[in-house]
Amino acid sequence: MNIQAEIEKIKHSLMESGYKLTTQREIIVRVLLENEEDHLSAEDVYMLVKEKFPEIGLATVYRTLELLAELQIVAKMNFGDGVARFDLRGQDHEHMHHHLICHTCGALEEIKDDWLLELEQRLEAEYGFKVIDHRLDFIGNFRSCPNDNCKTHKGSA
Amino acid sequence: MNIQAEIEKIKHSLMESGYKLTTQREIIVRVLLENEEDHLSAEDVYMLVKEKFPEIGLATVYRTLELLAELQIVAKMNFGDGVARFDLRGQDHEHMHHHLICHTCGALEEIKDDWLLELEQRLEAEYGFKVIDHRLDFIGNFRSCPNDNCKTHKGSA
DNA sequence: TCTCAATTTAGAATGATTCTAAAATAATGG
DNA sequence: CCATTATTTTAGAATCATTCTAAATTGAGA
Repeated sequence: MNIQAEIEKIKHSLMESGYKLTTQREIIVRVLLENEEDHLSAEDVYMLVKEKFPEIGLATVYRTLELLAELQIVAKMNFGDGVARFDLRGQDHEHMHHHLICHTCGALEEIKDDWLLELEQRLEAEYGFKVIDHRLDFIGNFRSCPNDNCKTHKGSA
Repeated sequence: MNIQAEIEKIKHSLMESGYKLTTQREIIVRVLLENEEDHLSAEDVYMLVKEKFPEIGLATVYRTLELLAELQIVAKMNFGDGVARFDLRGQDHEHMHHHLICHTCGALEEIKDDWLLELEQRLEAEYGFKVIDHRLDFIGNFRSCPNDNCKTHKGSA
């Protein structure tokens, strides 16, 4: 599915809830679509948007990301480094990724399976809890960390 | 296992890594032990410690919690409300709790099972990733939310 | 065009966390 | 016991992400 079509869909979601797709919002969404693989912080988004639209204010980026998170168009997440990160939730990977975080250097790898459907059913049955979203992160060490600068194996070599 | 014995054990962990159990650190650890069930923020810990030892500084609380997290005596976690929270990791519930977070009001419930052992074995085999810790939070709605002020069901009644 | 509501802007304010420099404390060696 | 040195703590300043504020801008409809 191409970017234009995605933007159209997001526009509809916004309209449905009584919001407009302003120029600023559209550019922010476009940046998110063009960087679907990353986990951008608000600051990251701000920088990328500024390249296309230098007049944008940081507050607008924050407000827009917050709005998109509320409408569940993006997922807001936290990896413990004090910065919120945002991810588009296309139907492809909606509700479907977990993270491996390197304990030494913080490198992040994403896993595209959803391993939790069964657990979520159990939660609903046993705990009366209806899951909207989840967050599953593993902290540990890669046998070979994707970050070249990671010192995990330097000391013990 | 009683508090005194736990403190003794933590003292040994500190010593092993070349740190001392100072008065301040001991009181912080004691507060954590006495509130094992909660997820205290640094500010919470600070308040509780101040009751017993009013001279303590906030920076010391932060530094000590950071240190304890590094030594894996406490787990540092994030529920997306902008505050880091800290939990003692006694062997009873080490590596073994997940969270249910109310989407409406943020109320938190803890689940004491560990549902992920199997997945962690799979990660090591398939991804070459050795898990040290994990974080599993579900965001959603309780059929009946433990927080009386939660408005989940107010609107739709 | 005029009006109203929604949105954006710059910059100030907030709140959590970290840093800094000086003081206190503890451990070591003479 | 005293001097030396390393560790830790303290108060308060600094930083960084995020949110708020008040004024300006925009756009849709009358």
